[in-house]
Amino acid sequence: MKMSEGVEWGLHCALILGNLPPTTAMPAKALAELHGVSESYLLKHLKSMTAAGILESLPGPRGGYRLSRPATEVTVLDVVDAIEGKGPAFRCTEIRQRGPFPAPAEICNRKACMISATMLRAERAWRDVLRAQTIADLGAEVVSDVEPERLGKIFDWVRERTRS
Amino acid sequence: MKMSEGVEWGLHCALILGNLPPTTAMPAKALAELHGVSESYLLKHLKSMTAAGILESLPGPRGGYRLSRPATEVTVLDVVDAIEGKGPAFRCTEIRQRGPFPAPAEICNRKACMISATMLRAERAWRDVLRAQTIADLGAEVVSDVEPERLGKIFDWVRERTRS
DNA sequence: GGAGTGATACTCGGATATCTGGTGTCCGAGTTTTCGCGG
DNA sequence: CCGCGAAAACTCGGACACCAGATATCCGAGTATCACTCC
Repeated sequence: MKMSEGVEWGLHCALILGNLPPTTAMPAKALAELHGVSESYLLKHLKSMTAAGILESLPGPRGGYRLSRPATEVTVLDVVDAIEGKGPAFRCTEIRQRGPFPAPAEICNRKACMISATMLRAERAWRDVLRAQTIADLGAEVVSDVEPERLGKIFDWVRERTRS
Repeated sequence: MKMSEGVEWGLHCALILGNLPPTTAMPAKALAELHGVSESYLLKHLKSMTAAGILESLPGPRGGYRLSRPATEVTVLDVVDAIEGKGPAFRCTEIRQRGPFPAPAEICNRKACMISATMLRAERAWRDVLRAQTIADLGAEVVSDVEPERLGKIFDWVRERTRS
């Protein structure tokens, strides 16, 4: 079970975009350069986040990406779902309906397999943790962590590449 | 993020093996037939579980697999880890050390990236749920769920293929 | 000088290769049983 | 009838193809800007 590397990229980008003044945007080229990753590939993930309603994209010069709602209303789970897809990691293939003693389909429709229920319960706990943390929370923690001097340089660099 | 289908197979097999009398074993051929899956491929996962110390394998005729310890001491997490591998789903690639303003390596070694910390916290919650449930628990729930008549047939079928 | 118009530069979006890891299968090593033979 | 030994049958273990999804890239569509021309 491996999570896409794009999730990390998407979260870092969301953090940057969450610290931008409202109604301003930042192009993917700048985001890619700031994080040292491929612009073409990052674009793919930003597109997914846009499709999920987390980001807004503005075409043309002075265009770019921005959060579609305040950072306090975007959770880490939103970003993960946007990039990884919403489906659960564990997919019950209904093994109990196979083999020489298959379980009747109507019973299976009525009550889920206990194995599936356990796995889904675990995933719900996982999702709850991610849903409890917003991009704003995470951004604040990161900001308080990074050395002030470096933080200033980053902010300046970002400001220069911010378009309204 | 997709979990290997083998986890489902492994859990079902563990449930069956957990209901066997101690010191008896069941061959992979029977386990595969009972669940309606490929024996060759199931063997691969049983091997992983054996390597992880969950199962014991006995070669030769009258051989097969059995739990290496009581079902009350095998957790669902043990099975998942055995088949999926122990590594976390989210791997921090230390993006903060890249780009034009890289974070100093010594700081990164001292304190983990906040994004990584959040993802790992979520995974810990996930693992806690899976660790809290043993194969014995799960087996009892499944047994109480399945229709008594079908359960009896399965037990008989399994008993016939159980070797000591 | 100002408005209109065309070219330009820059942005995102989608279609297209490549590659790693999960999926699936096969053959070989090892052990127990079984059968046959000799005493 | 009993003991010994070789062959066979059955088990797991590891090596080898195959395929889906993630990774990575490029080219095209669309838009705001800019320069130039004309009024």
